[in-house]
Amino acid sequence: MVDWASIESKWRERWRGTEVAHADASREKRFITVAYPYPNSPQHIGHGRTYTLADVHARFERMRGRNVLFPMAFHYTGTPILGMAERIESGDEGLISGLVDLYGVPRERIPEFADPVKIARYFHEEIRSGMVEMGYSIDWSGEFTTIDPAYKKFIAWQVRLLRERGVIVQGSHPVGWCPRDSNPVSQHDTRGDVEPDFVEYTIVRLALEGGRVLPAATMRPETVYGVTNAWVNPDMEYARVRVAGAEWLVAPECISKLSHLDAGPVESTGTSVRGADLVGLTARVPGVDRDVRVLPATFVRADVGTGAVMSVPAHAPYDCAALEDLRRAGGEAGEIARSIRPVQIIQTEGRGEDPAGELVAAAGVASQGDERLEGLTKDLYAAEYYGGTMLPGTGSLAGMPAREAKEAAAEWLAGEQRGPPEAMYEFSNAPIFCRCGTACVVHVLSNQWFIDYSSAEWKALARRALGALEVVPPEMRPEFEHVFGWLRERACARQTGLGTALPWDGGWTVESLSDSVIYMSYYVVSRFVNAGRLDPESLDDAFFDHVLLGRGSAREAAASCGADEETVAEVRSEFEYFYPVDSRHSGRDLVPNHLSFFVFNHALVFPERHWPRQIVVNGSVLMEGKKMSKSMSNIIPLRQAVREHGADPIRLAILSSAELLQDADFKLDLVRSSSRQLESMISECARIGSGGGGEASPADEWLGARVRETAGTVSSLIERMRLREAVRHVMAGLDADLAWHARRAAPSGGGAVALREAWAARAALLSPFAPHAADEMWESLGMDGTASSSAWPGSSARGDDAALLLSELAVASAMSDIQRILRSARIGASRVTLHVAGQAKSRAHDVMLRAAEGGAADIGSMMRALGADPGAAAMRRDAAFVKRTLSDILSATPRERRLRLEGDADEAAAYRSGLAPLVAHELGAELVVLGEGEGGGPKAASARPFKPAILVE
RNA sequence: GCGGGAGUCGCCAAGCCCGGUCAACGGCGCAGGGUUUAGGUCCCUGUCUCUUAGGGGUUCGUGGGUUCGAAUCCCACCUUCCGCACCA
Repeated sequence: MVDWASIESKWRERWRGTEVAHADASREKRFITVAYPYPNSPQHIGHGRTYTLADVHARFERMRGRNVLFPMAFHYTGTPILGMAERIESGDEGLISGLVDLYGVPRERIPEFADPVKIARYFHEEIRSGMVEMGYSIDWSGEFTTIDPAYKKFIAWQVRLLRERGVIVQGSHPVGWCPRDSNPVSQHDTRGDVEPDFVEYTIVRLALEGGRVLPAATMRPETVYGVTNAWVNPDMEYARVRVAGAEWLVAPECISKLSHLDAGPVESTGTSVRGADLVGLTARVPGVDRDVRVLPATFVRADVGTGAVMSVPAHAPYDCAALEDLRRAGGEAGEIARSIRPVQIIQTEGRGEDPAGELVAAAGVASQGDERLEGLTKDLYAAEYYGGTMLPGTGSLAGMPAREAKEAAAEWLAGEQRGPPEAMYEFSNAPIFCRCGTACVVHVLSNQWFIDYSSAEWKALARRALGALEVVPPEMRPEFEHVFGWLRERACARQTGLGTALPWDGGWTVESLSDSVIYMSYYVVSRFVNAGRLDPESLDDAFFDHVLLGRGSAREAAASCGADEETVAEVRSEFEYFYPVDSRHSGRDLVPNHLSFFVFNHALVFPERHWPRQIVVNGSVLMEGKKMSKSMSNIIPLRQAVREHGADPIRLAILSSAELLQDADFKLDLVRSSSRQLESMISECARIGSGGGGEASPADEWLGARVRETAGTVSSLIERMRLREAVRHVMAGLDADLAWHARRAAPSGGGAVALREAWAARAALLSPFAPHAADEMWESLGMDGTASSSAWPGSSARGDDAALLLSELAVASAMSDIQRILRSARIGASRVTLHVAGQAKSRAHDVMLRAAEGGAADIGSMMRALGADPGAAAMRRDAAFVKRTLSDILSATPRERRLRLEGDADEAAAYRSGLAPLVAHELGAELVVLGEGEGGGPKAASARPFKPAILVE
């Protein structure tokens, strides 16, 4: 067993400091960043994936000679940590035992976790240690947190700049709200950790005779043209309240909801009215200007909406059923109901003129109390919302798809009704309770700050930035384009949580997805702050304007912020050197938010030459086939995994379990087998050591060529972040080559020099993926320095590489054919005779190969190509040969075809020098290599190029 | 509904972008053999089907199409996973 812990710590010591990068005009730079972590828990395998990918990228670029800046920071901004602190303070045993038992937090430290910053610091250190232990080659000199004073200055500068550019706007916005605390609630504030989710109802003010208003709340404002009557519950009391300058009749439960809409005071104006007393009144539908009657319905609920409902019997099953109930019951209301006909206003494929009526009839609904009405309503709503079109007679809505009409109708009604409240909200997952026990309501904040991502010019700019960068893998680009299309206003500040105060409105804190959009530019600054060369307190807008945007002079900026001029100039030049971001790595869950905001904000803030160059998106990680659950049950903390299995085995397991975009299934089996593979590679290198000598055999030359070829393949795979495949080439691919080389070297012995060179190259190729093991191998081989600081193995082929590789393919293929014959014929052999195809056949093969590469691969084209070549024309007569040779060519790999075109291999010579010893050694048989016409064997004529005729005796 | 991913020989899972070594990498399972006191580990062989001198047939969600040739490209459909926000 390899002792990973001691190997890893040994190499970490040796590497210390080598990852720090500074501006160096003589070298090409690469700025590689990963989304910084949120320190509210230790990192697990899933987090490890993104960071490992980025680290491989950074290590690879470094070995290729690039000056790589790969920094890290910690995102303290946000509310979850605050929520945790509050729960700790209130003694939440569930959370505490989770922290202690699953996350391994020492119990004596729990009390200090009542302070959210202490929580963040704790997990910050935890995560940082894990990153170091995983061998990530992070440059820590620019490390910061998002609540550092200097970072806050940076964010203040950023939001002021965004406001100057006109993208920060104020508006109203509904949130879950605790009336007792007068504070917004989100998931971690609620009992049972429920995320408040709500739906919007449009208020339609039905004007009763005498000036009173009966407001109906509806989720389908587009159906207002189909209203035939209004519903009230006859058994309910309706409160009289003054709202927006008129007297409204609403359910008592509605009063508090109205008062949270930020639409002025809601005052009681007298005693309540019984629903039954409203029946029969005439109400005017706003906008449509149609008079309808108020009718009684028992399905109307006091706790939903306003307590009054508009009736659209053509499109609402409840309304349809309630009218039918009235008709049957008779009386005055029944008379009115009988006179009502459904008004169809939406046409939907596959539905008739009375969609609700048809559904109700088909289901055999007996009354408005039927429970199936709920389901029917949902079905019809979904069908019409997604597939319906507004019919003529619906004013400006006519012809619109229903889903568009919904928004348009809400807007139009708001205009008709002049002034708020226009909409009200209900929790869709009610009831929701605050942790203090109070029932929550939906509250409208009218002074909410937004970043307005909806602006057309900004979108155009962002699309240009997206078009100019590389998305890896390319399949993700359409998803970005789609997101860019629907991005709208986004709340950019909250009233609680850690972070930076809005400079112009101190009650608000910049929200976490808004203070993380251009922070990569701040890494350059933070290194100067950490080094004590900049005073965090004195950093001001003039400073950031200069160093990040090049505005003004270093002298002016220095004067303004009190730093010395050279320092400011140096920050500016470091920034100019390292920006733009060459590669941004993150999980795909950040595509619709962070990564999109990252592009938008860069496009707006920075000049085009500083726009990001590449985004790399990876899928998530499953544990043994299952999704990692937030309940922490199957989450393995990364540090624990490193302690138990070693960093490199985990790195390999993460990398080789899936290609970039797919969900990686993390299996301990894979970790263990990776560990074994690395162990055997290390011990093989130890066995080879630094010694060796002797002449290089053809097999040795071949091995060198194979290593060069592999290096080229691996490079191009890493460039496309196809790391799984790259790892396979380094591990399995070279394994097979080394095994073949061992077979070939067995008869003659030797090969030690070539072997050592091949293993050294292999160690270097492995280094980005498994850096500790690679350096251990490198050292065993007696190489200078470290694999991780060595130059990436050369991949350019030497002159005769193609011929070497091709000859060896021929040898291997003939050997495998011979063995196959022996196996299937169940015979032994004392002599194997090979007949190698003659000159005319070779010529014909080349002609056909070129023709096939040119795209014409049918027999007819082959015949024509052969006819056009004097040296090969004669072979046309041998139709069987042409047919078989064509299928040989077509079934060859692209690589092999390329080698056949490029390489000038002497088949017969390859068999004599390479195959004969192998046949003698492994089969104990003599190999005779003859020309096609020699020896007159029965099979000789069937020889084809790279497919010799074989006779076993 | 929209956007994206995925459906492969018992299971997991490569290949698909760049159509032809694809009956289709690899692992698990299963069968046989070796190592071993035994078990485990480890090694070898086999694992759609018919053959038995390096071979043929039928397969890669379903149905069409393009092509000399399709798991791979195009179209339609079915199934399934993820996202559609103000949360990091």
